[in-house]
Amino acid sequence: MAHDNSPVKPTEAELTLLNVLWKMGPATVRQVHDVVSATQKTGYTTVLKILQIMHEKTLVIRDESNRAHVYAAANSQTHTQTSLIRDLISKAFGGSTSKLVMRAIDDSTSTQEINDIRQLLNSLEKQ
Amino acid sequence: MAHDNSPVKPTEAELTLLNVLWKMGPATVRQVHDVVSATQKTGYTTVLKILQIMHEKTLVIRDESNRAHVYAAANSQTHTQTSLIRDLISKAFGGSTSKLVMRAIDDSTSTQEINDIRQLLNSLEKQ
DNA sequence: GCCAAGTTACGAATTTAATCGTATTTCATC
DNA sequence: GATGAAATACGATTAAATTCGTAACTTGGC
Repeated sequence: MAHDNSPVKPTEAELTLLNVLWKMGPATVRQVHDVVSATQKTGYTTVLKILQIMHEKTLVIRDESNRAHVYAAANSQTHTQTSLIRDLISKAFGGSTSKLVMRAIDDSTSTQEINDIRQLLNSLEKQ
Repeated sequence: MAHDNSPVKPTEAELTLLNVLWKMGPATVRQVHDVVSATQKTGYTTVLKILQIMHEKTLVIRDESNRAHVYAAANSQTHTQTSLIRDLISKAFGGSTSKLVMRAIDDSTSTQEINDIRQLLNSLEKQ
């Protein structure tokens, strides 16, 4: 429910790396690259460079006490997700959260997802 | 519930113009520019150029039968919204719609929005 | 202390988005 | 059919994102 101003919106490549960091926790460039390169062919120095840029933008923090710097996401996944949703809501849904939720639900096809959402709503109702 | 492949993702500037076209219906460059420039300072030829690019990408269609071409969104607002949500879900929510919905609800602050969502869910339950 | 392997730093190239100035075209009106 | 206002077309510029090659640096093991 809190309302931070989320300062920076990560780019697509940056978001890919953030996803790795959220999953693995603090990691070196090599560790991040190993994970990323399993899916896409991306050079080591590309990952390095993007992490350096993210550091300048303070999207990540880094520990330089060892030779191989250790990077970690500066903001929580939840915080970033919220920021991205807000951005989308304002730009494509006229600022209406309920319209976005409606569209998301309309589009969900998996019964598992539908059940998850139903439970979510049930727990919301019990308040 | 349908599952199209939404081919092209509009950029931010493009989405701004699409929002105008969805609201006004088919419109000339001048009409679009008048609306846009009320909010932001954007040159006429900038709007023209972006609409031309969107035409190449087939994000808009245009009627050239009059001197001033008339542009219209090629895809419905709903279709585009769905496409954008899917994109966000896959890139920032690990493919989970329910996680996105949860995050959106968690973040909604307006009681009006919350009531709208509640009603949405109620109508979903009655099936 | 030297060296090779591994790491960071740096800089350049490429692509895409966004912007707008200028040139060209169109057409209603005279 | 000339002309000027308004439209489109075109090209150039700027900025950001992405990529990666190469140089420089660090350090554990010899």
